[in-house]
Amino acid sequence: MKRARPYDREAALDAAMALFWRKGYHATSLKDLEAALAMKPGSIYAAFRSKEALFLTSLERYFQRSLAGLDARMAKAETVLGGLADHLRGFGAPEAPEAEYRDGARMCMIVKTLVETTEADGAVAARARECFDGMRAAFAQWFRRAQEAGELPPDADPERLARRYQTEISALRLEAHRGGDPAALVELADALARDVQAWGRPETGTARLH
Amino acid sequence: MKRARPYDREAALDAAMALFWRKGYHATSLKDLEAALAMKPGSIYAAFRSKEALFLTSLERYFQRSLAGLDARMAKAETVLGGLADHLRGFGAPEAPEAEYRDGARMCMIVKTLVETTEADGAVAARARECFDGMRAAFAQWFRRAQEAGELPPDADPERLARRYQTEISALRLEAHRGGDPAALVELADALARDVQAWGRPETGTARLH
DNA sequence: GCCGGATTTGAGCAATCACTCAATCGTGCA
DNA sequence: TGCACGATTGAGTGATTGCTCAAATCCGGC
Repeated sequence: MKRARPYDREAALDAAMALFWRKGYHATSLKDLEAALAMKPGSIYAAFRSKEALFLTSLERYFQRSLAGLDARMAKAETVLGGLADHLRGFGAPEAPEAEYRDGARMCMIVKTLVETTEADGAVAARARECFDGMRAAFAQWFRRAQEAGELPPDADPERLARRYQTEISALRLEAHRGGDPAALVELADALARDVQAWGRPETGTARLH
Repeated sequence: MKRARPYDREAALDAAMALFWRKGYHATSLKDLEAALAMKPGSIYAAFRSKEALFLTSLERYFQRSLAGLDARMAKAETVLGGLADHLRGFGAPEAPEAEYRDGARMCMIVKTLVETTEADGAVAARARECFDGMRAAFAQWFRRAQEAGELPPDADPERLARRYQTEISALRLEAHRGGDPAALVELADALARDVQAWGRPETGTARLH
């Protein structure tokens, strides 16, 4: 029988994800990881194969949690569009309710990776793009449901709305990352959220996308 | 009399800026710089003091060129709001007219630095924030002029509009960085640009910010 | 020509990088 | 209790990092 692992794999992955999220792929060294995971280099390599593999696993974890977070938010929404607006607003909130991860963590880890990565980083860059597209696909799905529910005009294009929605979220999270006045951030989030909801009322808005 | 410098400082700085812009601060090594600048380590350090100082100089150069680019665009605009909308649209265009810098260069270098940097990077992170704020201030100035010219309602808040405008540009350039369908990018840029111009006609739009 | 001082050179510095492996440790089964 | 075997260790690998400096090189003035 296999001996139970003396280290907590889930906790280690959480720590790795938080560290990579905060510092980015290139700026995170093995020494940083040793400290954060409380593991010696040999253990890290036995458990996760390589720094790149550990990063990919961490990114995957982040991606899955992002999808799950969206689903959770949508589950308790009264309307699809309202849920998406609220989800967006959440990124402008002064501090995440579970402030599990500190300051560097307001920017989206996927976008951060997408931005700090070139083709030279191979698998990491490729996976970041895939996750980015995956998030967009999830958004598109919800916009499609909004349309089916009659919350969007029949001629609206869910794919285009999803692209724009992802764009706005990225921008808002960049603003959150920058810091500055929390009240101004809430205002910005609110303005963007109201725009999203306005997509459902095209006859009254100039900002519609179709 | 001082002997003329055998190397071209301007050309070297252009090369450094292009390289840092494409690869980012952490991922760019001295060896990369030696190749790009066609200079030996000693010369680089004699001319630019350190990798960090060279990066800061490059970032400064990028910042000044961004400001100059904005001014150039605004100079040939008929209306202030129209000029700002066109400036935004420019980032969605299939390829920059002067494709001086290759693929990695669609994302804003300032934002890239802001995102890949932590407090641990000291001066670099601080300067990136200052440049980011500097760009915002330039936008705010133009929105103030738009208001003075009667293109914006008297109760509009130029600072808030500038924040939002910067937000939209960053997001658009992220989308451009991601790649994908150029036509969709043009569409997105156009949608964002139309929104900017709609800020001047608040009575017809739901997207107004005041 | 040839000299003098600024400029450029590139081998090489200590530190750090991602990573390995022989030795040790700790647990489950006898 | 003691054995066996997989998990864990941490000193150490070669490569690469940002950077230095004594020596070679260059050019304007004599």
